[in-house]
Amino acid sequence: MYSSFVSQPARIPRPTREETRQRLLDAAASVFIERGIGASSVEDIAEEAGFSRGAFYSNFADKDELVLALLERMSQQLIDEIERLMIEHPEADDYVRATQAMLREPARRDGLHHPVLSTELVLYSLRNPKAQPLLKQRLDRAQDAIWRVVERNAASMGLQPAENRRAIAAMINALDDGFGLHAIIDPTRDPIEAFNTALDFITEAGVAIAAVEAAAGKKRSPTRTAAPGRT
Amino acid sequence: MYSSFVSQPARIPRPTREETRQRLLDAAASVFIERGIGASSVEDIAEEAGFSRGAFYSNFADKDELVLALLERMSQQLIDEIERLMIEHPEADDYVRATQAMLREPARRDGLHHPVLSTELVLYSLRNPKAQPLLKQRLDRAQDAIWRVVERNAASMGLQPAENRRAIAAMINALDDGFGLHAIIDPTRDPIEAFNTALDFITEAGVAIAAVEAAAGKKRSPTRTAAPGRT
DNA sequence: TGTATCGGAAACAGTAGTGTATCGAATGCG
DNA sequence: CGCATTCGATACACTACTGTTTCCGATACA
Repeated sequence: MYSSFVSQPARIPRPTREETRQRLLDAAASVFIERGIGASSVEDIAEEAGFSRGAFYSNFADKDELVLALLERMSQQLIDEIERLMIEHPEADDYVRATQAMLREPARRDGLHHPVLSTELVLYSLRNPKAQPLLKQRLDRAQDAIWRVVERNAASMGLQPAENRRAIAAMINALDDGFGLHAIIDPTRDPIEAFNTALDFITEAGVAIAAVEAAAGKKRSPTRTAAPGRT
Repeated sequence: MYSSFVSQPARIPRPTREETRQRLLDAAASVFIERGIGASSVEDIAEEAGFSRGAFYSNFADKDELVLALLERMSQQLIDEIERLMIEHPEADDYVRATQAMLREPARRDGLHHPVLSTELVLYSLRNPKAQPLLKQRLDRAQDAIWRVVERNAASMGLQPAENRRAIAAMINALDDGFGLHAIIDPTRDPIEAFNTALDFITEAGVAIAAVEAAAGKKRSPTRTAAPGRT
């Protein structure tokens, strides 16, 4: 009876605590999407998670801290997803396909990349300086992931100058978020189809531009994708 | 003394009222941008306009009605701007330039197209069905304006199938909003420069694609900008 | 088996915001 | 010149949410 069993290593300080936190975060995401961050009360969140307010305040200082934690979790999940793809598909083409698939996939519909939640967080971060670097980091990382795909495709697409490929990555990222936003405004729009169409256009464009340049003689035509002389 | 003067046609029932409404709307826009729609109290708005809450409730039933009025005013302003450009520049090329200038211009930074306010309204409309059609209409109109520019440019760019041009208009619109969103997240980004770069890429792409198709013989290559066979 | 500790629930007080109702002032009208 | 109407301000009642504190039940450990 002294030490009934040491089987459980006992170095699990709080097995329930983390679980509770996660459930609260899940609930928060769902409530935020439904009502907006500002309009969601702590009680709403706790109730959705099946807890009471006391549980909430025992796990987070206040709502702001929860939002921050949620943002961090989402960032981490995104990074994990990208890392996973890179490890699982070390070969160039496979990796490209996999990342493209991720880019094109509606898996993000769920928690990872829900347009409404993302947009809520953007506006939230405007007024809560602590959230700003987290969101910026998330944006940069997403764009970096896209950029790496573009880089690997660049050879086959003939995209020459490096700055262009940065710009194209930014474009793709903006398209993703832009179509997402439009789908919020008009639910009949299909952001994924629109996004895929746009990606195909960009791919075709890259090939065509390369072909034109090749035909013109590759000596003196440095692919001016940059602004030609616009005010 | 009976009718001291009929000079003022007396059919101006409330000269101050409309003025008050407009000031309240201006104040609302500014407060919404600063604090968000949900977090803005009626008192905040009235105070910013230099009035008291009584004045507010004498002009609007509640905050929702004010938001709706603001949205309508913004839609109207956007339409007016487009109409103005079309009338002022009836000639194709001028019109294209003018509209392009409008598309590329930061005039919209002000009230017309402030990214933060737009985004706030998008999320607001999610939860307030009455605002949805207004916002959708605004989106459609903006996209239509872009589409008309693309149409006029299509000849010189050699863009063939009509569906593509619709898709390209949608793309440009999404780019605009996407870059705007990214600039909110990261204020060091310049959405206008990014947008202009993207526009130039699209223009160059159109020309290149047309050239490639012309070289390949225009008989059998219907410019498959659509998805080639993606899952 | 008894005790200490920790997580979660419920109660409470403080605060803020909404919408209404009443009051004063200015303007239009007879 | 006085009356009536309307617009805007002040006051008030009501509701909702937050954050704290107190209390109870579980579990861990001796």
